[in-house]
Parts: sequence; structure tokens; C-alpha cells
Amino acid sequence: MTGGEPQDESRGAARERYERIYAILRNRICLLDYPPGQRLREEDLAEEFHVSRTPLRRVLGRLEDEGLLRSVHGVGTIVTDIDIDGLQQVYQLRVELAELIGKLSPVNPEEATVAKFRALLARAARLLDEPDAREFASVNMEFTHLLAGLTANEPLREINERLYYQTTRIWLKTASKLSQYREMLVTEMTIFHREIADIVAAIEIGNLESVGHIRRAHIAMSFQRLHEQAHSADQSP
Amino acid sequence: MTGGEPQDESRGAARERYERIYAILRNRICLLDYPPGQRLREEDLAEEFHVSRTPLRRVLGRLEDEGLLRSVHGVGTIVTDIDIDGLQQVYQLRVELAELIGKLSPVNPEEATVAKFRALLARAARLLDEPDAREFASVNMEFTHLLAGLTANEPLREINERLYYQTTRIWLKTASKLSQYREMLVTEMTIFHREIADIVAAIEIGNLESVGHIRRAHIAMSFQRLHEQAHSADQSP
DNA sequence: TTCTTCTGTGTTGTGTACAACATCAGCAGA
DNA sequence: TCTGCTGATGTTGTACACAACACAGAAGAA
Repeated sequence: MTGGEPQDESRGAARERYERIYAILRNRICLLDYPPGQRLREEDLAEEFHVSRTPLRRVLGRLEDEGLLRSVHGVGTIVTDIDIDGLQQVYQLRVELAELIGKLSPVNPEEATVAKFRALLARAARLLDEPDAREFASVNMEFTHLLAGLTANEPLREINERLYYQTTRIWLKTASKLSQYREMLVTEMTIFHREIADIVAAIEIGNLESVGHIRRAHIAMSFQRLHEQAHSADQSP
Repeated sequence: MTGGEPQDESRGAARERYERIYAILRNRICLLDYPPGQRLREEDLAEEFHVSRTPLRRVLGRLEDEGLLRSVHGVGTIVTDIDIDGLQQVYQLRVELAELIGKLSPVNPEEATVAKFRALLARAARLLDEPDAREFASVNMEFTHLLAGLTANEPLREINERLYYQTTRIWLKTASKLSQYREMLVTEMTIFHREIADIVAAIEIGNLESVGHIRRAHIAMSFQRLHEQAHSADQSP
């Protein structure tokens, strides 16, 4: 009776499937498999996942509540569009929350987790040789997920990931529309590689507060670069 | 094309109804009209709001995603139970976010908003003469809502309110089970009245950063008192 | 008595038909 | 040629019937 059971949401096969479909669709949106403005058909998705529209609509409802989708009666379910200015507030908040991860209930990771961080570092290094925007986004996503696990504060973890999913798309979208696409890609990957290296170093000596600070700085700078790119791109054409 | 339209979710009567039912049920849960453990019947609720189970279930789904409900197949939809220890993390996070409201995009309120704050101060003062737990909870709720409006950072506002709804029930629940129920009520109301007075003063001189600090201190202390109350109550019987 | 099994009852989860709605092509009229 | 209307078409939103499931209580055997 002490402490309360883990209370995994495991029991209930329905819930499990719900979470699975949710994660799949969310990733598709965030990796631009479904680009902003794309129209999704409920019936197609229902068929793909072998369910009827009813349970699928619950997933879509959640994605809509989180701002990734927008259903319009009689029209369709549309992937929301995003722009750097509308995301400024989210970035400001993410900057602050990044620091909190090192402050609120930080948990020193097990060796297995550290190994995962090192594996991501290796993947990031490999990206330097053969740039790949999608693989970059994927590594970035797993990295964020792993970082969120460094706090035992579950609400903070949830919120952190949620805000991340709201912002991560802007990166791929901005990059793909850029004339100096390749240069930007290489620059960002180089910086990202350094970020992982720095954070792995901080983790290895168990200084999670520094992890927070490093992360904070990188999120802030990443936004600034994105902001400048977008606005200089506005003028050029 | 500059800035983006207000984009209110107004268009769509369905969405409007959805939000309305959601707010009603959320308030009922938070004011303990539906106490923790209460079993809700989808069909009853559907009948009450003159809709079928389908749209109602979307509302319940969101409440479940936010941790206020829990649906179990074949059993029922149950209001989640809460305990002070399980809420410690949420409180820690709320403490930090309270401060952020004064830092991220603070917006000096219009005179009408300030008037609402003063009205709440008056209601709180009236509570000192005739204590009423439910009215207290209600004033507290509106106060929190108003405070959230002091930042233009919408994601911060949303998260702030969401975390509040997750924690506010613990207060009424703890108080109602206490032997010195009345003393606690009066004590808390007195402190709450001072908090509003302090914050109104800070608002009137336009110092929103101080608002954040005051709020932070009060949330932290409120949790501490609750924590001690709960644990001293554990030992006595 | 006590344990086990089974059946009845009530609830949430799912599938499906239909209503409400938006959009566009086609056409008539000026 | 352009404008305004109308019907066809396709989509999401809603209602309802039924399946899947949990649980209590009765019935029966040891």
C-alpha cells in the first residue's frame, strides 16, 4: 500500500493500441511524412490500422487537442501549418523547462541509458559524413526523449515532450524551403553533434544541472538561427 | 496576412459544445461534485447534455488524457483518486511555472481585468466572515484563471491551468477529512485573502515579476501546509 | 461450511448507417 | 464573358445497435 503501484496503463489492450496508433501518427506528422496542410482521410487511416473510424477518431481528437491536427466538419482532417513566429512562445517556454529537467527530481541514469546516449552520439557522428535530414530529425527526437527521462518528474517529462512535438516540425519545414539547404543541414548537424557530446560528458560526471544549462543554451540558439534564416529568406526571393 | 488572424475556435457549433461540456465536467470534478472514486455513467451524462454517447465520449477521453478520469472497459468511468504524495511533482512544477508567468511575455492587464481582481479580493474578504469551502474553491479557481491571463504566452497559460486542475482537488479532499476542519478553513482563507491583496498591490504598480514571486511562495507554502496536515492526520487516528 | 463454477446484469469499446456540412463543377441568365 | 445558383460529391459529426468485458451472486460439489 506504500507508494502506490507502478500503475502502468498496460492493462487494457485497447489502450495499448490507442497509444500505438497515436505515437505512429504523431511521428508521421513530426517527420513531415504528413506535411503541413496535408488532408487525412479518417477512413483510410482506419483501414490501415484495421480498426473502424470510432477508435481512430479518439486518436485524431487527441492530436487535435495537442495542436497537430485540425478537423473541419465537411472538409477534412488537416495537418496544422506552423510558422516560426507563432512558435516563439513555445520556444521561450521550452528554454525554461530545459533547465528545470536538471533541477526538479533529476535522476542519475543507469548504465544502459548512458549507453543509449553514446549510441546517439555515434549516429550523430555518422550523419556528419552522409547528411540526411530525416535521420537527423529522428536522432533529434530520440535524443529529446532520452533527455526527458533524466527527470523523475513525470508531468515535466510529459509537457517537455509535448512542446517538443509542437516545435520540431518547423525545422524540417524551414530547411526544405531553403536555397542553402545543404549548408544549413551540415551546420546544424555539426552543432547538434557537439551538443550531444557536451551533454554526454556532463552525464558521465553526473552533473545533470549542467545538462540542463547546455540544453537550454542550445534550444535558445537553435531558435535564433531558425528565426534569422526564416527572415532573411523572406527578403531574398 | 501579417500576424495571423485571431483564429478563434469559434466557428463550429460542435466544438463550442464540446468545450462547454468539457468545462462543466472538469469543474464538477475539481469542486468535488464528483468526488474521487465516483462512478459516472456515460449514458446519464449524454442524456443530461442532450447528446448521444459518441460526442460525450470525446469529452471523457480528454478528461482521461488529463488524468481526471479513468475509463475501464466493462466497469465504468471513474473519477481518479489523488493523494498528496503523488502530487508532489506537480506542485514542484507549478511552483516554477508560477514564476515564469511574470517573466515570459508578461502583459499589463487592462483596467477591466484589474477590476476583476479587486472583485475577487472582495469575495475573499467576505469569506472571512462566513467561511464556505466550496465558495473558497470557486474563488481560488477564478483567481488562478485570472493570474494565468497575465502572460501572453499561451502554452504557458494552458499548462498552468491544466496543472492547477490536477492539484486543486486535493485541498477540498484533505480539508473535508480533517478533524480541525473549521480551523484549517479559516487559516487558509486568511492566508488566501492576504495573497490576493499582495498580488493586487503588485499588479496595481505594474510589477508582474513580483506577482510571480508572491504566487510562487504561496503555492510552495500551501503545499507544505497540506503535506504536514496530511501526515499529522495519518498518525493521530 | 467453503470453494468453484457459471450465469445474469451492467458497463465501456467498436462497427456502421446516416445526418450535417463544405466545396466544386455545371449551367442558366444577363 | 461573367455571375449567381443548384445539384452532385465527398468529408467529418452523430446516433444507435451490438460485441467485449468485469463483477456479483447463486448454485452446486467436496
